[in-house]
Amino acid sequence: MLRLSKLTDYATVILSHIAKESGQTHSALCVADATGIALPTVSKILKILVNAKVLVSTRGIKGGYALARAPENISVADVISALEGPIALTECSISHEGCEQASGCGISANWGLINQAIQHALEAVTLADMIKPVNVPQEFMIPVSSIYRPI
Amino acid sequence: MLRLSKLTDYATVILSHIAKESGQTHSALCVADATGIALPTVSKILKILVNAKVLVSTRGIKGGYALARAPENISVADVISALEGPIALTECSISHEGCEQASGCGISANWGLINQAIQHALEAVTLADMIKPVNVPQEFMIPVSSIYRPI
DNA sequence: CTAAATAGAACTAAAATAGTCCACAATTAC
DNA sequence: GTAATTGTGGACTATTTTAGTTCTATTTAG
Repeated sequence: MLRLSKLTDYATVILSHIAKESGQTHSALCVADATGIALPTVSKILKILVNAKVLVSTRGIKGGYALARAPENISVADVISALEGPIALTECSISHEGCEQASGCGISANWGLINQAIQHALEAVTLADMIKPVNVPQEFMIPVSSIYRPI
Repeated sequence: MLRLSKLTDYATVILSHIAKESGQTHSALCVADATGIALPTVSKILKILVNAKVLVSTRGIKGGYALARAPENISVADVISALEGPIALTECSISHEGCEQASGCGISANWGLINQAIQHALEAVTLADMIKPVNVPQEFMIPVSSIYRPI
């Protein structure tokens, strides 16, 4: 399947938990308890999310983690790219080196466009959406034509 | 990155090559030569694509592989799901067993919707599009609202 | 100073992926 | 009918990626 790593999956669960009480700071231990994910794993993910500026942390005895901005401003794309790097389906969308297929590499440009379509889809969904019960803006349209033009 | 396996990447290259001369049958060897991908790998991918009914094969001395239908009717989604199984970003979109996160799994329904949006995006692009130089129908719109409703 | 918390890096183990190989089946040419 | 060519299916191995753990520093409240 078009797979997201388990860590990314956990990250969305963790962020959802934090987003539900956006004001507070949450310690790694407290998040681990609430989500049922093992503490070292939670800790690792939280660190990554801080580096990606999705979370902010405070050290010290009353420290913990909190969202870096409002849930409406954190997209699923932000979370995915924090954990998995740039959103691109194929290697050659990122770097072209060594891609010397004898024929047929007008393809890469097309992949680029597909990637952009998907990226826009993922940017359109925010943490705020994720914590809402399923229920959606009527006009959640992705105008692919606007991005589907030569790079 | 939101990654597609290398085999899937190869598959699009291989299919593009075959699509460029849709009438003929192509032997595995001939495809390997044309694409620069190692023969055993090409062979493996071709077999998978036959099982997925994207290609048809004929055996014997004049045998080889050909598209099962017109390039316009083979979508990128077909190719991806042939090689990677159902298009879903997270485990729990496919099966729910064992997903007992203490809190916060109203998330899975939302993932389901995101998956569908992406699937539709990938279904909208065909092999025929891939072999064209970048150049696109003006109204390649994905009306996500039509699918973004409770399952 | 001490306790509780994050930061960062290194390491190990497990799982998925890529790639190869082989014995078999089908078809065609001669 | 036999041999040559091509696909079929499965098993296997090596490599790479991912997941998960552990350890040592650093920060800060009390």
